[in-house]
Amino acid sequence: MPYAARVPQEAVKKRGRPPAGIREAIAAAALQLIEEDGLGRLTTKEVAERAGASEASVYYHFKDKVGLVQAVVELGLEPVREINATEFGRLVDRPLAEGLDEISRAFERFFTRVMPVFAAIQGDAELRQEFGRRMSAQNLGPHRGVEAIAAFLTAQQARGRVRADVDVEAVGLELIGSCFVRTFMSHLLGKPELVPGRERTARALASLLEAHE
Amino acid sequence: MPYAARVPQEAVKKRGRPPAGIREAIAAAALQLIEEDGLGRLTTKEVAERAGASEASVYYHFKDKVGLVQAVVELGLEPVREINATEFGRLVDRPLAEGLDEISRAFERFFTRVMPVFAAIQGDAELRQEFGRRMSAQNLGPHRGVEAIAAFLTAQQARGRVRADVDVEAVGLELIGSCFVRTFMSHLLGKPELVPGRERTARALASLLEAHE
DNA sequence: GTCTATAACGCGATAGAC
DNA sequence: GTCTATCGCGTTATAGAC
Repeated sequence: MPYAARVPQEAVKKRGRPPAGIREAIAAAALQLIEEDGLGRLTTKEVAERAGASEASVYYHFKDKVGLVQAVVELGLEPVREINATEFGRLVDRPLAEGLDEISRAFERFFTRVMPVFAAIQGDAELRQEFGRRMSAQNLGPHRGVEAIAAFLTAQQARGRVRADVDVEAVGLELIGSCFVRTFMSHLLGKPELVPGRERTARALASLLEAHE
Repeated sequence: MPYAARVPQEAVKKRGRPPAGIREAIAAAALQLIEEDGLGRLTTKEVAERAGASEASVYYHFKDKVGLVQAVVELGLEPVREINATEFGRLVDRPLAEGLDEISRAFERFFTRVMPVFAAIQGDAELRQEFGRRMSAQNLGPHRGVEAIAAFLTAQQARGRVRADVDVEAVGLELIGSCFVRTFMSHLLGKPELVPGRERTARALASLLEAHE
């Protein structure tokens, strides 16, 4: 159960519950419930219950249900900023296949966390539009991942470990895509093994990219 | 507006509407609405209205709302069988980059059609489980696409147009993944241009795969 | 098989005390 | 800022005529 921050967990002294942190507890509870049951089943009532708060508090902190879901989306999207901050630079001295494997691992982790939120968004047209606007405004999206991988590959090219004529963005897109599909299969079918694994894919790609002879 | 079979469209003689075909009209209307507004906004009332039928008919043909959605999912999944039936064999004599581009085009089309249904499924945990079971039982999933591409590449290897040491499944996964991400970006952000296009990706991949020197 | 009418329910949202 | 209590409404689902 990913980053489902401390929900209720026996309150402390004072008035029943830590006065601060309720907002966070509510958002976390909502995220949990979306992951478990899907956005379609989400009710403010159940959110409040799991957060150990009242329904009215939900509406106090988040204007309405849409506001709540948007906040949750924001929360679930934190890993995006993480991965954008991550530098793959530290990997440039490792063998190419290992570097690609590490990068893939990061993206798989990312997609695993973010998948339920994406799914939730897709389930509501209005939410999807709003979400798309925000992503655009902040210049977030898969293309950032593509850029990160491209930068890594360019560095490798400079060291003569990757053929100079490789289209690094295109390869970045392909690598990210393979991670996406693998995560998707795990999430939906629970059978990632039907598709080439992360390490194998990294090796295959490395051998295509390496300067030969 | 994809395969949104004839919804109402001025009925014919007889009793207001063709007595048969109402079931289909209802399912088609539901699919349309899911594509437009998301599962979260789907109401039986609106379905009935768009199908030109009464709400009671919805419940007559499909036991309840879940039954309706399941039927719609089934309907939206037809393209899966299509693409599994598709042979890429006819492409083996075209230049490699062109072949890969054609294949990519097919997958993009496919993902575009199927994306809303996936989204709907993800929005409801119960539905997701049921769906996963059916996919498994029928051996459907992205791995079938991977296999199809792998078969194409193997044929190209036999003709000496693709390096013999290439891991064709891994490459298949990467190509499918790139299509998936591109479709996803179009659908969510409406900005596919932020990421390498289909043709460019196909060219890049082809140049990696081709027997060099 | 299809309709109209309506029942029953649960949901999002608010009022007002504390 | 959080609670309890409640309202209004839209939704799913059904009854019963045709």
